[in-house]
Amino acid sequence: MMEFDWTLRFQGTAALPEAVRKRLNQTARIVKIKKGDQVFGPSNVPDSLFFLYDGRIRVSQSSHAGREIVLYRVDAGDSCVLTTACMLAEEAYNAEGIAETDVTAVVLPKPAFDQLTAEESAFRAFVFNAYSRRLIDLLRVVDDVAFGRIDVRLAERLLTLGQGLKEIRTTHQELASELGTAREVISRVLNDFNKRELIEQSRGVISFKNKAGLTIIAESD
Amino acid sequence: MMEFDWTLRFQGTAALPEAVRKRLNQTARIVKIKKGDQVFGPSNVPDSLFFLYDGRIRVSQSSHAGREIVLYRVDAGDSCVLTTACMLAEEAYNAEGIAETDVTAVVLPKPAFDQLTAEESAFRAFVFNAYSRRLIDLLRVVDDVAFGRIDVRLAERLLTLGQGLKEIRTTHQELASELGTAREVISRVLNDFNKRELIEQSRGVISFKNKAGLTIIAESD
DNA sequence: TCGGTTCAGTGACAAAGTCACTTAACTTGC
DNA sequence: GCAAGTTAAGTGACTTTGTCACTGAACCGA
Repeated sequence: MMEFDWTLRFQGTAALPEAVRKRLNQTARIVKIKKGDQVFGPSNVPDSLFFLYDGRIRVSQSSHAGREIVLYRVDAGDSCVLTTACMLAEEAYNAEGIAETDVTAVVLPKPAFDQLTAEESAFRAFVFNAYSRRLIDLLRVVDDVAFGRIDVRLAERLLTLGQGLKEIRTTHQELASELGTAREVISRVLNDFNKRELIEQSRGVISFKNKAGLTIIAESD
Repeated sequence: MMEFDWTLRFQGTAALPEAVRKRLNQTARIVKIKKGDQVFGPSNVPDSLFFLYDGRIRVSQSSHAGREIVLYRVDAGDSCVLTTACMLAEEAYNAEGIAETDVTAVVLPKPAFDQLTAEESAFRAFVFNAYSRRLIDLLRVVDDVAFGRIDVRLAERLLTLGQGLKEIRTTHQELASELGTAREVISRVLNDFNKRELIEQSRGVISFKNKAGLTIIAESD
C-alpha cells in the first residue's frame, strides 16, 4: 500500500506528522505521464493539486497565431501551481504544461488540499512559496520579453539548456518557442554566433565552441 | 475605536465571525497614502499583507534602461499580493506599486495573516484567489507583449482608460509606460489614429472621436 | 533510392524600438 | 506680460525584430 512514501519528497509535506502523511498517502493518486504528453492545458483543466514527484514539466503559453513562449519549468519536488491557480480561479487561460521527461506526479484532490492548507502551516508556507516563485518567474519573463534583446536572451537560454554539456540537441523552432520569437530570428542569431565562432551547428544540434563568449553576451545588459 | 469596520469591505473578511473581525480591527493598521506615492518597491519591501480599502494602485515593472510596463492595477476591495509574494519569498524583484489615487489601505502584520489563513477558510480562498488572479493577469501581459501588435494594444488601453469618458488626460510617455514601449512609438501610432479620425490630440489630452473604430482595432487579433 | 517530411537558410519587406535632434506648449518668476 | 526654463510631442534616419514566401538540405521509411 505504501510502497513508497512520496510525502518525504516535498518540503511542504516531509515535515508533517506521520498520521497526516499516512492519510495523504491514502488519499492522493499517483499518476505517470509520458514524455511529451500534456499535463494540463486549456482543454484539460484539472481540479486538483499537482505535486511533481519526478521529472520535469515545461509550462508555456501560445498565441492564437501559433507562436509559443516558455514561461517556466517545474522540477521534481515542486508543485505546479498554475493548475492550482486555475482550480481556484475557474478561469480560462491559454497556458499548457508539457512533460519534458517521463513524469511521476502526485495528485491531491481539492478537498484534501483544502484540509491540508487549513491544518498544516508548513504545507501552507509551501504552497504560498510556490505561488510566489511563479509570480517572480513571470515577472522575469515579462522583463525579458518587454525589454530584452534576443541575442542576449538566446545566449542565456543556450547556456542554461546546455549546463555541463558540450552540445544541445534541439531545433531552431524549439528555441524560438523558448523565447517566444520566430524561427527565422533564431536562425539569424545562431548564424551570427556561428560566424563569431561561439557555436557550431548542424541539423538538430548546437555545439558550444566558446561558452565564455556566450556568457559575455548573456550578461551584456 | 471601531469608527469604521474595514473587514466588511473585503470578500475574504466580511463573512468572518464577529469575534474574528473585532480582533482584526484591533490588530490591523490603517495607512493612508497620497496619490503618486510609492506603496511598495525594491527599496521599500513590506512585511505585511496589504488590503486596499480605497483607491487604486498601479503595479509596474521597470527595465534597467528606464523603460516601464504596467503589470496590473489593484482596485479597492482587493489585496495586493505582490507584496505578499515578496513577504513570503524574501526575493528581490523590480516591480513597484504606485498609488494612482489617494489610497487607504489596511495593513495586516504577518503573524495575524498566518493565523487568519490557518483558521478561516473564507480568508484562505480570498488570498488564493488574489494570487490566481494576478498570475492570470501576468499571463495576459506576457501574451500581449510577446505576441500582440502595439496599435491593437494601444487602442485597447485607450478604451479601458477612457471608459465612459470623452477624453483622457495623459502623456504619450505615460501611455508608453502602460504598454512597455517607447514614447516615439506611441506618438506615431496616435498620429495614425489621428489621421484616421479615431481620436484628436492636444498636449496632455486625447479625445475620442470614434470609439467604435478603436474597438474594431482593439479586437483585430 | 525515391519520395515525403522535417529542418534550416535567404531575401525582401513590415513593424517596432533607438537616437538625436527640433518644435511647440505650458509654467514660473520676475 | 513676457523671457527663460521645463515638459510634451514631432521627425527622420537608422537598427533590430518579426513576417512572408520561398529554396535547399538532411533525414527517414518503404
